[in-house]
Amino acid sequence: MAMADVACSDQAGTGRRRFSPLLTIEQVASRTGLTKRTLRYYEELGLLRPTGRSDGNYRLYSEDDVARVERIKELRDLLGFSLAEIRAFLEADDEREQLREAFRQESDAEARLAQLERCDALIQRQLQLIEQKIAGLEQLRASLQARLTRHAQRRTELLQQLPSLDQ
Amino acid sequence: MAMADVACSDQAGTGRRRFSPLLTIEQVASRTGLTKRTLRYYEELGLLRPTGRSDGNYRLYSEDDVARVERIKELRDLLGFSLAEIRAFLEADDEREQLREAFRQESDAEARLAQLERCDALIQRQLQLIEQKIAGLEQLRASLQARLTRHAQRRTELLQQLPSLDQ
DNA sequence: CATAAGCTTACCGTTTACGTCAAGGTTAAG
DNA sequence: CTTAACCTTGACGTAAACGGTAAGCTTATG
Repeated sequence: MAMADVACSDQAGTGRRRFSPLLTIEQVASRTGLTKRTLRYYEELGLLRPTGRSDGNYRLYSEDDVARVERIKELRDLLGFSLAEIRAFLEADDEREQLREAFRQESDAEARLAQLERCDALIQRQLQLIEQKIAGLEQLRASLQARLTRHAQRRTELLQQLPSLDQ
Repeated sequence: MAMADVACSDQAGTGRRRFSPLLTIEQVASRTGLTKRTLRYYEELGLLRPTGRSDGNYRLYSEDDVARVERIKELRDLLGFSLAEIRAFLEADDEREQLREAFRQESDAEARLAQLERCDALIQRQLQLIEQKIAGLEQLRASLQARLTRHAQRRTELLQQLPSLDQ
């Protein structure tokens, strides 16, 4: 066995984690359910950039990184996005993050408003995509549910036709 | 130019189409937006079986076939299903169709009820898949909308800080 | 009936999204 | 300090989902 704990290992249960202990690729893999290969691949595509590296050049992931991985999984599995699309989606996120940063440094109220506008525009684009998907799915669901209710109707008709149901 | 109209071409606009004119692969391709290659590929995978063939062994598609193609597109684009998953999904549809057929021929009310049960079970499985996807998407949407409302709040704060807005 | 436009099967090429070694450096434990 | 267990970067392999091309048959028109 090797590689016990990489950074400041917080005794389990103390609840305090001022700066969370960075994770190895193996740990991230087991927590996210992805393989190590996949994590490296996502990095290669620019979807993910682990927070740091160890002295020996090992990848080190923060909790934020893990959250990003989860986000990627969501986009991939829920939306069926290609990794290229996810990349674009996440880049919008990143730009929002940069805007947030600029926002905090900006003192001029008008400038801050403009930044909010830009940020909202990015969010709206993402929302549109999602709502489109939802609408399609709801339509599909409706058609299936309609079938179920038709069957329910049929069923009551048939039950009335049945002579009796003793036993 | 060649291949004008394959079957009984209905004068446009009469509205009557007792049995619709079968379509060539080219026509199906242009109507569905898929390529001919893709249509053949889907057939190869067992997703699609054109209603018939011409004397010269040309594929002939019915309107039902076109509807099936649209269904496949929906499942692929909306649900992000793999073609293998779509195949399973459609097989459930097909089994339902067979059950419908059996249902019409069955006279015993009890037997018909049992068939309805089986059919409903198939539908429920499909519904579960869809609702799972919808739930995930709605959560994603909610988080984005929350951001928008936070921004709206911020915006009103900033507007109050602005001294004036003449011009 | 010749001929161009369309269709057929068959086969090879490509992109995406990884899996799978291979060769070699790193780290914790004995 | 050796060694087993991880890690690193290549490099090659592969399944899915088509794209493209070739060789040959079909069909509507001049």
